[in-house]
Amino acid sequence: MSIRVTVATVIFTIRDRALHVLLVKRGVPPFQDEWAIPGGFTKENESLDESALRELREETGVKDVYLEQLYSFGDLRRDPRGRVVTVAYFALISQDRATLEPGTDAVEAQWYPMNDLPQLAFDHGDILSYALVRLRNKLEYTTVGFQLLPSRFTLPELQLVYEAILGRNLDKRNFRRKIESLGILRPLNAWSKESQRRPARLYNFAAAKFEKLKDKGILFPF
Amino acid sequence: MSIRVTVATVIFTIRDRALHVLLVKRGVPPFQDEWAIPGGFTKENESLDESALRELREETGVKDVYLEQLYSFGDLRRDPRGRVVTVAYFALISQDRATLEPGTDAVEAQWYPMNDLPQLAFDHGDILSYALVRLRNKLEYTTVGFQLLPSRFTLPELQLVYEAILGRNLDKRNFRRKIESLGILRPLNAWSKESQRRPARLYNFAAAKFEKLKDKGILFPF
DNA sequence: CCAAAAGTGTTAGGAGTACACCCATGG
DNA sequence: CCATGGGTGTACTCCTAACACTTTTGG
Repeated sequence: MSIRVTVATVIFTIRDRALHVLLVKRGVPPFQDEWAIPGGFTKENESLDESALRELREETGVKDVYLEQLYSFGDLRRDPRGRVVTVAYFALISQDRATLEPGTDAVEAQWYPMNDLPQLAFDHGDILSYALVRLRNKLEYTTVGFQLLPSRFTLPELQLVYEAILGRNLDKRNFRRKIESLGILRPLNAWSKESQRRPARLYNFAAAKFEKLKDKGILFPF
Repeated sequence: MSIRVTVATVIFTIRDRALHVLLVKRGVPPFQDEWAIPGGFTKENESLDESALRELREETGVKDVYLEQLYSFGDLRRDPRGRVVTVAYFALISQDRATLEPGTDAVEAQWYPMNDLPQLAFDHGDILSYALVRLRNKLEYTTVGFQLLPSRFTLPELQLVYEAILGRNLDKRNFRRKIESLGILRPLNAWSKESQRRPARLYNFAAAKFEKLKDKGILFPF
């Protein structure tokens, strides 16, 4: 009656103006040397969430992420070794926290752009597709987008996040008006010098303000 | 490394103008004689979805339902017998298909109104709360509401489903205009005689038409 | 002074919401 | 003819979407 249970975490970040996902190269069969979503077997004394975070840390060195359960995959033939149930998670991290640490199991962890993915092991292609759908949906009615940015960011950067995930361009004026109308950004007396042109104002995400808006429904109707 | 995996299915219906959920009385410890969400251990040779359907049939006689995976619960102390992961589902059925069959394990299955629930075993109260949130959300951007009605239904009946789930009254004129604008109903040359007053027109849910609208986002912004 | 990105306002159309009366039926 | 629930139209507001020019900076 017992079943082997694994977790797998689809972790996204924005790099080079594009959505990327973190993959690991498998060192053992089955699917040896193929790319897979980081994860592994759940231990006796840890919850599913804890497993997901531990595996992510061990295999890629990544920690301090936004984590959310995605879906559980339990078809009979998804693992050639036999019956395995995988609880999939999706996670978001900002570029500045997304560095892979050497000295972990992360010898073969690598960020891949979503539009140039390798063949994936198991049914991980399905899991990844599902994670992308979920991310796009959540972007429209939550503030998960901010998880992909450092604590201080500019409005053009925020817009880039939305455009990279949704895969289409947004009107700059409408985007700014919408975000500002939510009242969840605190403007700082600081300007980014990242672009070599006119500096853009920096903002904070004022999460506390947002809590009051939560149950009003859709927040980002792009 | 193996873990006991159960499924549990929160199944809703509309009865007496109110949202009801199907519960079963436990016959064995732990939580003997307390009420629980129907479910049980997954078998080796069935997928998670299949387990959910089988347990529902065995314990309550209910079949032919709309079924959707909800969330997996994996905290360490949620079952006094030890580590158990539960994959929760939520299901919808119309009143006319929702009769409990005798001769099954359903000796102690019973529909409870959501506003008058008994104490629940395990963390099933949490699971039920989560299912209700999900149902309310899905009602707004999908057509799951139709799953709670027989194949032929009137607009007042449909409105009742929405009101029972959302817990508030909706404007009759706006509701009808909205539903009709979606073009997913086929009016029939038949009228319901359920009410003892003026008969209401019967409609079909024209699912095919709906497929084209799916990716346009929110459909039921009540 | 030129190129490039930041930043700003207005308008038209569609959707949501609020609201009141007539119609068909059974008793 | 009356009580009950079925059925319809209109006006206002707000949100969305489309659209172009000015400002700031580095080179």
